[in-house]
Amino acid sequence: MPIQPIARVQNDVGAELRGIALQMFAENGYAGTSLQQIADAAGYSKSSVLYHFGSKESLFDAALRPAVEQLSLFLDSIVEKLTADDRRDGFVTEFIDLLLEHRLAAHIIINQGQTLSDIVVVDEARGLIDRIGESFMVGLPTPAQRIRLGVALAGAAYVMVASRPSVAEIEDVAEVREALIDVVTELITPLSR
Amino acid sequence: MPIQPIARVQNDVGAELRGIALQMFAENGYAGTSLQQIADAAGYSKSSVLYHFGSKESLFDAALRPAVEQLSLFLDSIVEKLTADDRRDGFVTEFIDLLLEHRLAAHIIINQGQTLSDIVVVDEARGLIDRIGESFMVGLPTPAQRIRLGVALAGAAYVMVASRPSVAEIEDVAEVREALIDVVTELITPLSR
DNA sequence: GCAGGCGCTGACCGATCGGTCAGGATACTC
DNA sequence: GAGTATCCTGACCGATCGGTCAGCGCCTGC
Repeated sequence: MPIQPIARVQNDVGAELRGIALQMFAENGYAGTSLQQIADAAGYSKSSVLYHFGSKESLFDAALRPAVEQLSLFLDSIVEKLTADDRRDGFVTEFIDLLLEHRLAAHIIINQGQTLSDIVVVDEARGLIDRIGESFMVGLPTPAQRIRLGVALAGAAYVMVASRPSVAEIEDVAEVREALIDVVTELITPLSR
Repeated sequence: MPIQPIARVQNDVGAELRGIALQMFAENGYAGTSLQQIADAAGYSKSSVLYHFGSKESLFDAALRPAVEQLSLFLDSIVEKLTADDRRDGFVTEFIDLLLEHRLAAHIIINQGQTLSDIVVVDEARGLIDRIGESFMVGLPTPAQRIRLGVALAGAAYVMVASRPSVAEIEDVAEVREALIDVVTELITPLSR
């Protein structure tokens, strides 16, 4: 067995707790999920959970962090490409794939976002989402156009998220993915300058 | 002053509590809103709230009941008209107006629905929504078509609901209303038989 | 005057919340 | 073997949760 330099098991437990917590937060909400429930589901004691993550909010932050990180990268790529190119085709695919990859995190931020506005990671995520919206909104002066964009993005996000999070897999991910890309592209395309 | 036959003040207090509770449930979530907070906001004691509504869930039920009632009527009108007429134009307007009238209730059901699936009134509402979806879905065999419908309805609902519920009024309700009707109609029309 | 119902309240209940703390168990270093 | 750091735990804390209950003041009917 190869050498494990430092902190092997710790990362495993941390990742395990993050995953379980993410799923339970998505299913029952942040306020509706207690540390005791998370600990029971993971097979640890509540104290042990608080040993790895100093507080409930810290665990919540750690669970959502990867999604927010990637959302930030997505925002950067948008800004970069929108200045060099006036077409928006590629962004739709990236957006849908981002949602697909972080379904649970998206579910939490979308459904509990404004309830948890005092939590740091949620505020960050909502700020990023706002900036993404603004990036797309550039050149869309009329409310009608903005609402069209809103329906496209929010509709796609909500459709993906609406299925109960306990049902892990959508019937046919590839099919859903393509259908979403199609309809969102159709809604967004006429908005190009 | 005209005669008030029975229970005048009681209805006022009940309606007042329902309204305050509806707003607070929408803002902070069901689990995130305590009876004490509702009582404080209404200027009563927690005991008094529990006097009018026997339990927290009972108050929640009473707050959401009117919206669910009207949603049920909407479902009936859909079924009735869809069998007599093959056009879907009028339903979009009715749907948007229903959302506009019960914004807070829609916000709660949409954002906290699957979290509160064990509460009666929420289950009722979600059942109605499912049946409305099925009514529209008739004749839409492919997942692509269903997703298109889902994006339209969910997108419209979420856009209307996405603004923080504390911000009571949208900038221009009429404008938003027309824009939503337009885009939803556009998405739904090609789905007609 | 008085009996009784109604609206409302504070005191109180057990349960659960997030979080602290001292210490047990294991394993690695010297 | 002694010392030490890591992982984990049960006991415990104050606060808050939803809910119960006896009793308050007040109005009404008799």
